[in-house]
Amino acid sequence: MDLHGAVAALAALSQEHRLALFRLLVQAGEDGMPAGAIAEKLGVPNSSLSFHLAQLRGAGLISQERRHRSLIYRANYPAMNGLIDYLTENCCAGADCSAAASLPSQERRKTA
Amino acid sequence: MDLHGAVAALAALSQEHRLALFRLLVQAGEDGMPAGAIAEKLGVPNSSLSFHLAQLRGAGLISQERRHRSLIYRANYPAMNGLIDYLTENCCAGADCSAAASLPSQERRKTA
DNA sequence: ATCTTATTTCGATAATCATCGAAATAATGC
DNA sequence: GCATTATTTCGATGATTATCGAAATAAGAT
Repeated sequence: MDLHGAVAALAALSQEHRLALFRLLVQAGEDGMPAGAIAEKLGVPNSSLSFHLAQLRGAGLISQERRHRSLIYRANYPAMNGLIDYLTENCCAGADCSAAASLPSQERRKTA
Repeated sequence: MDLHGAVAALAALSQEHRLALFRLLVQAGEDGMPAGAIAEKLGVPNSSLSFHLAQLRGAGLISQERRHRSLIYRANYPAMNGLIDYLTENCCAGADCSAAASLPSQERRKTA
């Protein structure tokens, strides 16, 4: 994942409803959830939810599959993994943040 | 970190200049960087940079300290750690993150 | 005190975002 | 074909965000 991909993923998640939505799909696991069930669970109108689903999908964080009349949404785990990896590697000096912060400047990035 | 804190941190980082800025401060390490040097490095006017610094600071991701005439900014590693922990624990419970998600917070990073 | 340097705050503007009802689309059943 | 159900797209609206020059503030030097 590059900087632009990370920004896209962060932007998609940086909204209360969408972060809650992604968490919900993570909990739902491989089964995923149909849009209607998500809207009901989050207490958001269908049209609003559809907007948020599109945002997350645009960032590649969730996937969509039709199942009969419903559209099933699932969390895209590798995408979230990629984001966490990006943050860990680029924004945490490649190691535990707390430990890294207490090391002298020259040593920090080597100690992966 | 709770949902609101995570949203605040994600929102602060979900902007190209700010993510680049945070990365820059991570690279700078404990020394930090004065505002002017950051603005020059990122190619952003001082007033714009000041806006972004305030956003990151509001989310608790960076700290500020006066040094003579300059204001030195530093990455707040524990804050980023908290965000990564939140994402790992709440948004990575599936197959790819199963090992990490099932461990207590303090044990997780050592076992990489 | 005055001048210079570093940075922030102000104010205005353009752009993007979130919300939600109403209308449109897609899939299925009768 | 017509009705029903699930979901999305459209369109309008209010809210937030990003940008940047100009003016204001803060610290230090002479």
